[in-house]
Amino acid sequence: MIEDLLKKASLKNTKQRYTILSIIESAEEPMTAEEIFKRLADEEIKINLSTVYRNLNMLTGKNVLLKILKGDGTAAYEINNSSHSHYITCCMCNSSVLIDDTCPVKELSETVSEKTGFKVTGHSLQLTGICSECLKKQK
Amino acid sequence: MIEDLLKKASLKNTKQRYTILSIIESAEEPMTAEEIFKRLADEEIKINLSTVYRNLNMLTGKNVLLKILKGDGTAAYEINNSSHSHYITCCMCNSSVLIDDTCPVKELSETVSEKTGFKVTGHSLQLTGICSECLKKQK
DNA sequence: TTCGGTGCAAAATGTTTGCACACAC
DNA sequence: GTGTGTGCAAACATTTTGCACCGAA
Repeated sequence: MIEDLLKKASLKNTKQRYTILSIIESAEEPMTAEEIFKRLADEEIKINLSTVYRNLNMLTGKNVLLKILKGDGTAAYEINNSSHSHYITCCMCNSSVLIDDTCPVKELSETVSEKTGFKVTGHSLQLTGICSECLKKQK
Repeated sequence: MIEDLLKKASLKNTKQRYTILSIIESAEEPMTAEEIFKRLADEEIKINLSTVYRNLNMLTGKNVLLKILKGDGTAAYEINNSSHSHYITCCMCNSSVLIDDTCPVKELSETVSEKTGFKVTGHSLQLTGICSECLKKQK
């Protein structure tokens, strides 16, 4: 429940924040600020873009959301439930596809932690390539 | 040799391009456009920032460079030789430490290629954490 | 000589911030 | 009522682009 997420993060439950979270939750893929904003516009809900950004940052800081950097450097967000995923992005059309495999970084994190003395708090793994559509066009 | 890299990519060998590549090659860590630009300034070489960006894009497109997205969404670049490394960065003091392990993404790339139809051209793996020094201070 | 490369200035993009007002608790 | 959250406009950082000139092949 979204209410619980907010309570756990000790953030007030405002219309705007709730709506933003529910859009992210119902999406199958991580969403960018702009995508969320457009979706809001489609549903004729007016929430300022700054508010979207502020909430995304806030919620990421409280670990409610996970920030994912896409191939073009823009940020997308998804609910931070422990089972997260990685994506491959096409460097020609910027489309993203889910890598539906278990996260391969988990074990690496432990090794690194031992070797370097770091407490590992997060990671970013991102593949870049050319999707099958763009491969066709290239020929 | 840088000349060979350029020839293979069928790009002209200009002073600017050569210099940019040599800076990236001699750096131990991936460099951002701004960092390259500053390094140039330090050496009193004047290359326009647009030129830096244009070359980084061009060289990435030709797979001479690998584009790496940092935690803040800015892009850094390194030479795309098969034997590359990954780093863990401390989110408090920004120090970086080499993960001296074989790159764990190689096998993943093949799996992904089969499953998604993408031609995998590169990847970025970056760990974030808190270094031992900062862990001490935190207590 | 030709076409790709460069410098410059200006724009586009994505994101953050200051301030006054509004609303959840 | 208090402090957090919001809208608005403006600033900011990074990156891209149009155009005229330049220089490597």
